[in-house]
Order: sequence, then structure tokens, then C-alpha cells
Amino acid sequence: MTGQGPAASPRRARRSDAQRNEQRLLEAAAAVFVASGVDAPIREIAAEAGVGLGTIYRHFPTRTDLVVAVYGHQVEACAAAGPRLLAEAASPLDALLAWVDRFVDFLITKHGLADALGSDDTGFRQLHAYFLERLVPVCAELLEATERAGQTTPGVDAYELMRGIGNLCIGHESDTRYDPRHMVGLLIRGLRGTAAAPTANP
Amino acid sequence: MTGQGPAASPRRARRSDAQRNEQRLLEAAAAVFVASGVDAPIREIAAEAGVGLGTIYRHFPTRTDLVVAVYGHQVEACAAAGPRLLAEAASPLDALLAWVDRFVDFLITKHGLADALGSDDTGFRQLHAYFLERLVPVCAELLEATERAGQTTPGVDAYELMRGIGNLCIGHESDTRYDPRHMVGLLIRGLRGTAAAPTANP
DNA sequence: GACGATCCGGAACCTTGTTCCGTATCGTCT
DNA sequence: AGACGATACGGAACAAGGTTCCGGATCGTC
Repeated sequence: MTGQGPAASPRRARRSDAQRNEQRLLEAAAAVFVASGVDAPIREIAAEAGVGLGTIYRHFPTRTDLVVAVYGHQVEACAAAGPRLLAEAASPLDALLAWVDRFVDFLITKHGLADALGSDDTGFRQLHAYFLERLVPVCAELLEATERAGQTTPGVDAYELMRGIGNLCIGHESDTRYDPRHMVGLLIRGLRGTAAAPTANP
Repeated sequence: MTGQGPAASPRRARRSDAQRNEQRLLEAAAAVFVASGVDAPIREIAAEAGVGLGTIYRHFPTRTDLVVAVYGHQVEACAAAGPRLLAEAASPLDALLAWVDRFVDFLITKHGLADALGSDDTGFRQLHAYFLERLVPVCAELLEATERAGQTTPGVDAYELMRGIGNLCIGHESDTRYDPRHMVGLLIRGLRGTAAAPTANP
């Protein structure tokens, strides 16, 4: 172990133009995602960044890499919010509700993200996987807490719940008659099911 | 009334080869839809039918036309089942449950159909519209009945419910961990909400 | 200043959708 | 039967987007 580099030992540091381009691509991607959605043509992002196609593919081999680079910290923040809410909220159910709200907000706020997660196109499969792998454990924790508190019917799988919520958020743009929040609200209400609130009940 | 043609008076009947080709296309499309999903390349269907690209576009200008031609009668049957169930089932809620079951079965049975309905690709927009226009009224009728019977919380929009159910069915293939029926079940349970069953309850 | 490692740009190729038109076929009329 | 106009056919051609690849420019170091 010579311990000379940040990691193993890339004999040379990254070239400065490479760093610059990565930065430009990140900014361009963020802008294009907002303008045209996360499924915008790669060429459009390359053009916005003033960079060739080869460059974008070298820095971000898959679309997922780009999306994660742009929105990754928000996903992480969402993941981190789970335990925090559980600690701070009045009850596990309140925590779950708040967390789901936050997740839904994130999805429907990012142009085309929900649709992308729902689609099974090549290049979105990995994105799908990333989201689920990152957030399902958090959701599971919240769910277990609500179950233990008797606020939720047991036996609901966190993975399925996350997929369900994500799916419900699909297509909210391009359809003003459909508000995902209504259906997510219904879904969550179904989660409470017959496990009536242990407290008040007229 | 001369009563010579089937309709108004296309001065000539359709050519026999045209009829033959339409038939072939229908059969080919059905086969390809099963094998490769409703989003299979047009060329694949043309090849399967042994016709040129121009021919398929002439007979079925949009993908929707083809899908409706293949699955239309099943959609109609589903639409027709609504009133019948309402008349036959023990309660409006039973009717609604049975009808939703039937709809979900239909969606997850047809390779890629749910995904297609969820996507907002050009050429699937119309399919989406067709399904909703045909089935939302039926769902609305069932929903009103359950509401009147006090088996369902009022204020839920049939259109949103149908979209929600459809969305929940997306991506069930290519993901063995996700069973749409579970989430649809939850959604429907949320529909019943706090409107406790007016009858028996252990 | 030179030289090798790195990185860049975009031409080129693939897949799929869609249009268009020269040509073949059909049905009818003589 | 033969001819002729209406129909229908086939597939070339064009567009859009994804992905690969490599000659050449640039960077960092010696």
C-alpha cells in the first residue's frame, strides 16, 4: 500500500479539460432536463454543453449516470429524510405520510422523471434500479414502524409500495385531469386499511 | 331505397386483395403483439403478414387502429360487463371489485399493453384516449352506485381512478417482485376508506 | 521543446417511424 | 377476351434518436 492517490493509484490525475467538460455537461443536462425532460435527446445535451457526442458518452456512459449525477443528491436527501422524519414526527404514520409526500413531490417536479422510471426502455432500467435500491430500505423502515404501531396493516411489501407510488405519478403532465396525489392518497389510505386508528374514532 | 351497398354508396366495393391483406394483418398483429408486445416494430408486423409497409399504414394509419382492431372487442366486453355486474352482483361494491379485477386481468395479460397506455409516446396517446373514453363512463357508473350504497367514500373521480389502476399495472412484466394486483387491492381498499361497511363486521 | 497519455469531436452506422410514388392488380365495361 | 381506370401494393427514401469508433487535438510531464 503506497497510498499515493485518492483511490488505488491512477498513475495520473484527470486532465483539466476533462473536469471542465464534466462540469459543463452537468449544468447542460440540468438545464435540458428541466426544459425537455429526462428523456431529452443526448444530442441536445451535448449541443447545450458545446461538446461532442463522444464526450458525453465517455463521461456518462448511460443516461442513468447523467440523471443520477444531476438528481442524485436529491435522492440521497430523500433517503436521509426517512429516519429523520421517523424521529421527529408525532407518529410513525405521520412520518410515512410526510415522506411519501416528499417522494411524490420530487417525482412530479422533475419533468418526465416518473415516466422514465415507469418505462422499461433500455437506459432507464438502471435508473429504475437505482431509485428502488436507494429508497426501498428507507420505505421499509417507515413501514415497519407504522406496522409495529398498529397504524398500518401488516404484509405490505415496501418494494411493491414504492413501485406503486412511482407508477401512480406517471403521466401527470400532459393530463391536467389526473393528479397523482389523489391516487397516492387513496393508496396510502388503503394501507391503513382496517387497522383503525388506535386513538380517536367517532 | 336501392339498398345495394352495405353503407351509403361507395361506387365500388373494396378490392378482394385489400380484404385479404387486412385479415392477414390482423392475424399477424395478434401474433406479434403476443410475442413482442403491442409496441413491436411496425416492420415486424408487416413482415409477419408478408405485406409492405405502405399496406399496413393504409389499412391501419396509427398503431391505435391496429391495437383496437385486435383487442377492441375485449374492451367492449369489459365495458359491457359493468352494467351486467351491477345488476347481478350481491352489492355495488362486489360489482366494482369484480369489474376492476377483470380490467386488471385484461391489462396484465396483454404483453406491454399497460406500459403502452402509460407511455405518452405519439401513437399511443390515441390508444390511451380510446381506453379511457370507453371505460371511464362504466367505471363512473359503478362508482356512483357504490357511493350511493355508502360502500365508498364520495368525491373520487372515475377518470383518475381508471388512470391510477392502469398506471399500477405498468411494468409487471420484467419485474417478478411487483404484482399490480396487490397495489390495486390497496387502492380499492383506500376507496372504501372510512366508509365502514354498513352491514356485517366481526 | 518534445513526447506519450488522455481526451475530444463528429462522422458513420443501426433501429424504428412515416411518407410517397411508380407499378401491379382488380373489377368492370365493351 | 381485351382494355381501361380505379385501387391497392411494395419498398425506397427520409427523419430522428442511440451508440460506436477512431483520427487528431490537447494536456501534463520530462
